[in-house]
Amino acid sequence: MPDDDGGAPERRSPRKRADARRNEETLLRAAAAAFVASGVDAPVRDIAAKAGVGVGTIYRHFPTRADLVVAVYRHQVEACVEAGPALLAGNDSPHAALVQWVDHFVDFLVTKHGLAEALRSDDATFQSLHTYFLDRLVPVCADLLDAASAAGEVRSDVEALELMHAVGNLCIGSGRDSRYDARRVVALLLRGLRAGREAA
Amino acid sequence: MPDDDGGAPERRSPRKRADARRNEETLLRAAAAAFVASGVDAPVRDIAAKAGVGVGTIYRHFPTRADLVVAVYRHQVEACVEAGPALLAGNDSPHAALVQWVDHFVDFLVTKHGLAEALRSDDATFQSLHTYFLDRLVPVCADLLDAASAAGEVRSDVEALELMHAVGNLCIGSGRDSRYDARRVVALLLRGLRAGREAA
DNA sequence: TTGATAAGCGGAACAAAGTTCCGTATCGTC
DNA sequence: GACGATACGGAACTTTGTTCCGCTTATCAA
Repeated sequence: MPDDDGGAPERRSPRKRADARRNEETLLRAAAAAFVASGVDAPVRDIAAKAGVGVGTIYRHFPTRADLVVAVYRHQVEACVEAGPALLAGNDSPHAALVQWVDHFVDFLVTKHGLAEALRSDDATFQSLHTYFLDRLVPVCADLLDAASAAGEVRSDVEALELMHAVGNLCIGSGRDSRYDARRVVALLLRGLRAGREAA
Repeated sequence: MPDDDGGAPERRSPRKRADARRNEETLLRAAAAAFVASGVDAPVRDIAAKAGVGVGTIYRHFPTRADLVVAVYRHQVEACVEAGPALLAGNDSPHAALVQWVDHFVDFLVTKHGLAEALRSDDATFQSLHTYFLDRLVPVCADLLDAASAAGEVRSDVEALELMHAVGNLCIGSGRDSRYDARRVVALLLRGLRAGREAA
């Protein structure tokens, strides 16, 4: 997780060289652009070329592709994390808060070409991406789910992890086929989550 | 779609050479084994080696990976196609038939390492795999869905194509993480499909 | 049985992408 | 300005997919 510059210069002198910090910035911008243009699988060479650096420089700053992807999307993921408690506080119904939060997450995912796919890939390259998303988002989702469950609004036999996986999966391929809309099927899933007396 | 041998020798003589038919058989077996061992992404070289043929022979018989995958799983997909009408006939409730049919499909998908992923991949290599599955299964699903809808058992605003996409997506990653069970979330989705007077 | 010929085969060769490594250039400091 | 540490660039190597063509072999007619 690259992070070290700007702010208060820490004791000792582990501060990165100026050119390194500059390159990291440049790379982040180039990667973001490449991700929009070609998805999160954009070839390393392309990103390097766009940033005007050698491929070695990418690997030095972001050892795995997941590191780069996380760095690019960190802000938005964190925004999602913060949205959870806010929605819970701003809604009378925890279920409504959950629905809105999930919508927010889906909006984020479907607009990031290839990200949902990467999240579910079993490629080792993306393992830590997967881990990061789950580490940050599952606890938030669990809070929402617990609240809704406590209010008797949703079934209590579904775990946050499972729900997040399901929602992430449903986002795959959204945008490639206009007849498939992730938002619609996610809504269906959440509807199935509603507490119901009716058996299976 | 390789298919031409055995049975009645057709007029003219477009019958394949014996060694070619033999190789096709061998390849199919080798591929099936490789798919089980390493998923449907098993390297072409590995499959060729396992079958004791050159890579050229694979490409001659199965020009794209999708052709090979379809050939390996055709029987099971067709079984799924035939199960549709049978279930509809054998159940009083079309909704129950739909649920059983989807379960059947999910069982098939989750036991084929990497197949669900391949189905959703936007890789051009798998385009025709995607097409084959949809061509065969969507009509069956549509019949079940229509019947259930006509019986007032499910919402009428969901298309078969969308449902199949969703179910396929939900199968991704099942088996990699014991905390995620495709069957469970698919059941949730189908529950959300139930006709309901409750809004939202 | 034996050629002739078309069908089929093998695998070298090429291409695309990821990843590593090290000689060289640059930064920051004394 | 010199020097050590840091960072850079990109050639080289790896893996996997894909193509191509000279060689082999099955088939068939004579």
